Amino acid sequence: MATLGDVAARAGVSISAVSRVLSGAPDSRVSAATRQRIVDAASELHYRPNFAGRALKSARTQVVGLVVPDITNALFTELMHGAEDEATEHGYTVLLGRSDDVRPGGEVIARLIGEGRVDGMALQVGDGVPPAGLDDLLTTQAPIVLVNSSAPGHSGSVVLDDQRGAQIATGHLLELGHERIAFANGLPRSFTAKRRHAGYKLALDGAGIKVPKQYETRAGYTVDNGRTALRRLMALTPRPTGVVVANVNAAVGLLGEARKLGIKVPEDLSVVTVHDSWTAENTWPPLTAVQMQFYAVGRTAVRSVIRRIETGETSDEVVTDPPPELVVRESTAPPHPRG
Amino acid sequence: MATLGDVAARAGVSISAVSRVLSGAPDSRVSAATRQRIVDAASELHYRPNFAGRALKSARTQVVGLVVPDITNALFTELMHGAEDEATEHGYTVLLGRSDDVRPGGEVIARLIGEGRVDGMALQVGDGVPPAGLDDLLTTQAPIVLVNSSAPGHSGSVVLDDQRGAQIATGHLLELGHERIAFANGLPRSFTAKRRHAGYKLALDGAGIKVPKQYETRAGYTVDNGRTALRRLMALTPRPTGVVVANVNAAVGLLGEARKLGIKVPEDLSVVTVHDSWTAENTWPPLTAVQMQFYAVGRTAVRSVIRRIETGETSDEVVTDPPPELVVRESTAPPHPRG
DNA sequence: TATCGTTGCGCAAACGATTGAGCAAGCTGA
DNA sequence: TCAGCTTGCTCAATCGTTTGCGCAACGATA
Repeated sequence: MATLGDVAARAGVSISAVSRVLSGAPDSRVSAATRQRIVDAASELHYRPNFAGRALKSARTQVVGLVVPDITNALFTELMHGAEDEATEHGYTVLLGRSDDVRPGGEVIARLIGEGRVDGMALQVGDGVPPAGLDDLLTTQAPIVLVNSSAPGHSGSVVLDDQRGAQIATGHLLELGHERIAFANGLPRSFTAKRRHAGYKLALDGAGIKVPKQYETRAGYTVDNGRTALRRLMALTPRPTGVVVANVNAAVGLLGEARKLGIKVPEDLSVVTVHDSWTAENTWPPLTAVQMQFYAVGRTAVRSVIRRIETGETSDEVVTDPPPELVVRESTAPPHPRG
Repeated sequence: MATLGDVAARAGVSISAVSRVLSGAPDSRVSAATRQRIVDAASELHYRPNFAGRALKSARTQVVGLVVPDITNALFTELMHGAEDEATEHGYTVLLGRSDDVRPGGEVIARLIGEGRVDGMALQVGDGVPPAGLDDLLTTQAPIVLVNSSAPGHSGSVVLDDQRGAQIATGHLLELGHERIAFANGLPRSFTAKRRHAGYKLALDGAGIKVPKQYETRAGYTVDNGRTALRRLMALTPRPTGVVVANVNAAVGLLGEARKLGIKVPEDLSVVTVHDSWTAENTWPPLTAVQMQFYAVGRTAVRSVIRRIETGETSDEVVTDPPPELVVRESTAPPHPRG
């Protein structure tokens, strides 16, 4: 590839003149004619600034890392889009990682930051709980913003309004007339599970409804976890007439298990899930869901990382605008009037 | 972060000695004692080689770009895992991109290569057809390997054994006794669609079966395309008793539309899909599928890119080992004996 | 006419790592 | 005893950019 030197030679000027013109320095003090020759030469040679040279000199890569638990999870598509849009607007690039890689103890993250491959990171770890090995990293001055997760002593985070989401989902079942409302939640240690639990509780308390403790399962967020949750709930007496599932993947599994057990949705059991995605539209019946604002979270997270990089400021934010929105499909109905 | 200079100072040696020891040069000619002092100093200072410095000097980043049409598509998880495993074994890192970004004309790819952010790329474009703007890039000497796609005049590609996959799927329906077998294929211009068509045709011809031309739809690979395909097929007389769907997402849509139209699967219509993924297990009924070897494709593609980078050799490969494998679930059955 | 401020550039020193060449000390063999 | 080899390091150039400083040339001012 052409270098600054090549362009300089072709335009008959010095390297510094070329650098100043092409990097758009404001006080470049170059005559219009020279400027034009430089620009022409650069485009004739298809000049592109070398990433390594620039990064080495400026100690900035203009790259932010984004690590999510599972990039193939439809939930994170929007998050990534939001992150990329925000990054692009600020002249940054997003480097995508999977947090599978993170498990062993943040080694990959330490590398990305330590080797100077990224200027900062937005990090969403599985189940919202950073693995132990990440502690020292998070307490460093490294510009890391946690997404939908938290760590003791770490400042810098962006989270969904989980509580409100779960509250809306629960409220939907209440409005339909359900009283025996179960909650298929994530693992007890999960940060988001705690917040969603609070929303569920708040809605029930607001309606003056009490349910048995066993109505809340904490099996986790995977498809299989959803199957487990349904089996546990259906073993109870009386059975719940409706269930709020804290995650769409678990809801898909729960729905599959219901069919296997011969439980009709929504006639025997109403199902509403927190999170919407294309999979929710394509189950049978299509899932009623509370759409969470992943796009906004992605944008906010990257904005926060960049602010941290450039000004050093940190912040902890809850994305409440736009608010979570209920999408009614066919998996919910009034409770069956059998007694 | 600590630099080589810092480590050198602490160990009381020169920068070059440190570099040679830490980068594991074979003929470093350093005494055991000095070597130990250097290693200790490096670990005490948490030294990590600066990415930019190394890349600048060596003109190598040890990064390969991997661009796929839709990173949230479950089909590509395995591909990415394969790519990352292979890369890691060779001391490379994978930089993930979406080819949404590619559409405007390969601008992102040109940047990644031109700015020296990656040493080479594995590129799978949507529908297997590289957009026009990519042409000049592909005809350059740039180490780009196409995945499940092809471009005129470009050498360097790795593809699935699409033909065999479609042939196996069709063969499964034939063995069940179906004769009126339809094929819901991808868009006509799609590279993979052509190959899958060939497999379908081969199986039918082998069994000496002829079907109307309309039995093959070419709506595309999305969920909605699957819905469209089913509507078209069910408008035909006589209706097919079985359908091979060329893509799992389309199969999910097709299944949803069948339910909407009151068509029972597998009683009225057997459905088998090429590609397996977690979504195929969680539809109702669970989808019979031909599992394609995406993991192997990922590995092979990255191996090919690295070989291209390091030796300049190019190759065009079809991944046939392990072969595509039929996973029988509940969406296929013998044709209904109604005459 | 000497002085000064501005305009329009070029020079050269970094940034951190790699690597060929060089050089002193110690050992070997004749 | 000394040439010649090996061992164990150091020196310094280099990759492509950025950027503070310097320095001519020129017009304006005193």
